[in-house]
Formats: sequence, C-alpha cells, structure tokens
Amino acid sequence: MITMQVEIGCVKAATDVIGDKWTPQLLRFFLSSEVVRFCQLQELVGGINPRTLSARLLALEDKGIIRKLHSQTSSRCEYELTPKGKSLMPIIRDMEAWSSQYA
Amino acid sequence: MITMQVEIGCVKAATDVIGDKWTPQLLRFFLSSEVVRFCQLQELVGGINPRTLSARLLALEDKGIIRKLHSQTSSRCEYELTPKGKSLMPIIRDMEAWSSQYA
DNA sequence: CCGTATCCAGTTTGATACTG
DNA sequence: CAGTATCAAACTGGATACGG
Repeated sequence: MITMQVEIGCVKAATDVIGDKWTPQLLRFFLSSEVVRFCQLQELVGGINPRTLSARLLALEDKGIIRKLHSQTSSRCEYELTPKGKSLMPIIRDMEAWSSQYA
Repeated sequence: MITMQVEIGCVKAATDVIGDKWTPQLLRFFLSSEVVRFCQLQELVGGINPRTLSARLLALEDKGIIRKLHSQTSSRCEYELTPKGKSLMPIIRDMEAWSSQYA
C-alpha cells in the first residue's frame, strides 16, 4: 500500500522557483524584454555577483523557467522565458504592483 | 534642484517582505484563517524552528504585515493580517495557483 | 503555550581576479 | 561578453534546552 501525504493548497512549488534572493528581480526584466543577456542583468540588478547570477540562471534553466539561446554570430548568450516561465509572470506582475504601492 | 533616481517598476519592496524563506508559506495560512496561532504555524509549516518562526513573525510585524493579538484569557498569542498584509494576499494566491499547476 | 538563549554546522554571498 | 575560481565573511538554519 502506498501512503501519500499531500499538502493541500501549498505555495511551495512557487517558492522553490522564485524564493531565492535576486530571482524575482531577475525575472522582472522579462516583463519588458523578450530576451535578456547576462551583462544586462548584471547591470540592471545592481551589483549582483556574476557567480550568483550564473547560479540563478542555471537554476532557472534546470527548473524549466528560462531557456538559453546560443547566438552563433557572437559570444552573446541570451535567455528567454519558456511557457512555464511565462506562466509565472502574473506573480511577478503582482509583486511589481504591490511594490509600487508600498515603495 | 532635486535629482531623483527612481527605479521604474521594481519588485524589491515585495521581495523585502515575502522574500525570506518560510514567509510565503506562513502567510498562506491567513488565506484560510483570519487569526493564526504560533503553535499552529509551527505544526502546519512542517518543522520550522521556533527561533526562525519567531524571527519571521517579528519581521512581519515590523513591516506592518501582521498584528499580534494578546489574548487575555490565556497565554495564547494570535496573529492577524493588517490591511497592508491583506493587500499582499493576491500574490500569495497567485503563488498557490501556480504551485497547484506545477506541483 | 509562546517564545528566547546558546551553540554550531552548513550555505550563501561579496570582493576580486582571471579565462575562453 | 560570459562566465569560473578562490577566499573569507555573513547569514541562516536546525537541535536543544530553558523561562515567562
């Protein structure tokens, strides 16, 4: 017999994805741009360590939130949201709305 | 002349409030109950350390998200959302919806 | 019941420098 | 440009025990 413990109504999956420091701020840039580059994020999210940024992008890739695009013409790497990532945007948008209200 | 640097569209205020580990899960219980007790949260959010729980509740109080109610009849402490806290609920609801979709 | 106090191990992060 | 390497500091978390 298999016992399953299901926690009904849970935010865990979401926190696993956007719960890390910097991650919501990183995802926010996808609200205004389809495609984002490493160095853009580095500038825009003031002072994030490249190591940390790299770790966050990798984690988001692993979780199927973003996809890495290798451009053949240059060394530029670009990232874009997957459908799963796009489905996350309402949360980010809410956070932005709330922040503007209580800044 | 006053120079202001405004970061347009920012999620920082929200992450300052719900960005800590456990916090979204704690806030979630206010979706179903007006009032929540310390020991309830301790049970429901599996295995959170009382020190951490205490720290989170204090932080949420400081930020004006929850209010502590001292019950006269017993040693029980209860917490309830402030209006500011209630305004946060759409984010939590979104996170819950997303989580149920991608559990 | 509701916390606070200690102790301590593990994780995360920033600063900085460096490579393909 | 897009990362990786290293080091040390800071933060955080769990276990446990104790006090109001």
